Amino acid sequence: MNLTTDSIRRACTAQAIFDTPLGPLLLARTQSGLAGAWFDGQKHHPGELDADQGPDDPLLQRAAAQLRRYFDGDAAPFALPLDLHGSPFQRAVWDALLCIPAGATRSYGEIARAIGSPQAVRAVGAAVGRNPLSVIVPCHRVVGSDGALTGYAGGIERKRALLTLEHSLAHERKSA
Amino acid sequence: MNLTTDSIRRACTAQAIFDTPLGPLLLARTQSGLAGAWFDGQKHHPGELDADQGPDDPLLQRAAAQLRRYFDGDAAPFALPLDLHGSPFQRAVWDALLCIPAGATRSYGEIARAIGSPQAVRAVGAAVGRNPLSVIVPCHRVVGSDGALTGYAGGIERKRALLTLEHSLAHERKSA
DNA sequence: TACAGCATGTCCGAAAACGGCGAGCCCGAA
DNA sequence: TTCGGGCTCGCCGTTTTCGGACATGCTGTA
Repeated sequence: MNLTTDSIRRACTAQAIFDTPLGPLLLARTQSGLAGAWFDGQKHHPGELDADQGPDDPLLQRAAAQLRRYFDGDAAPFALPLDLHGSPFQRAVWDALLCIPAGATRSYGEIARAIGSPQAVRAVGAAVGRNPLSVIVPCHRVVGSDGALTGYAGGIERKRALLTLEHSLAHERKSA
Repeated sequence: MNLTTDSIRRACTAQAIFDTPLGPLLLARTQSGLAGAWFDGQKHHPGELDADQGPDDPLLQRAAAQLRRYFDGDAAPFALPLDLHGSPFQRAVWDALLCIPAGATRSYGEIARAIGSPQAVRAVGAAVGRNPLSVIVPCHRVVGSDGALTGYAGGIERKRALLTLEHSLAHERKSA
């Protein structure tokens, strides 16, 4: 078990399951904000969380609403208080991910340059893989320099599905 | 993009467009000499060149003058400093082309023998096709062993036209 | 503190594919 | 028989493609 999920599990105050077209998504919050979103069976899934509160939590409900909109085809970025647990390097990477608009992609190298560590390409890969907030922090928008999908903690198929969804959105907006 | 055109594009210092009866010809020079002459839409056309200077360049003007004379029916060989960018093999082929007088033709096999690689017939074909100096390095004077025109980067029609022009010149001189 | 493991990217060499051919062979038509 | 057309195959430099070998920074574990 890694530090991130462990730390979230300890600090987590409420949890809920949100059903997506790609399967159930486990949502978790702390006092400060949304902290986790994992697909069933995804890498680094925290397993059981022992949170006191359930789906009635207001923040989780807001998150659910925005996720619903997203999967219904709304390209607007998520607007939620996030509580990202991770090393300074990881947070730098995750912050960079938040700047990638829906419909666009970046390569691992581009992210590395963006955070000022142009050589740390593989480290970026590792950090992207540890993203605790699937979908919301768009780690699925990072691909190989040649466009290959390379990997996704929730399974390549989900990554492909998300990118297809977003691509068609961007396309619609353009042709409109 | 192949090495030749790429290298010319980088080294090119001046360019101009010369109008021929067969369409516009893009001329390019480097510090050392004339380096490129391409018909519109011809294979391996370099596209945009970023040369500082334009048609006022003295060498380009000399080239234009000699081209004008050529298309007016003067069979005299071109006398210009050339800067041929290419592999040793390609340069050997192109040098051989320069030895073919106007009104005459050679087969690909003859060129191969002339440069001492009697077997490298197809390689000669490839090299001839990469000639960067249309008209001036007379790649149009190379035909199949049976006299067929086989191919021309600027389009077979232009090849036929050039050969017809040169043939009538030689004929005039003979009958005179 | 040391070390192995990665959702990478780049470079280099080997191998294969690709031509603006031509010689040799086979086959059918005069 | 002779001639010509069409097909096959070997030829060789160049380009493209592919695969393996590195360099590389951060993190989790021992």
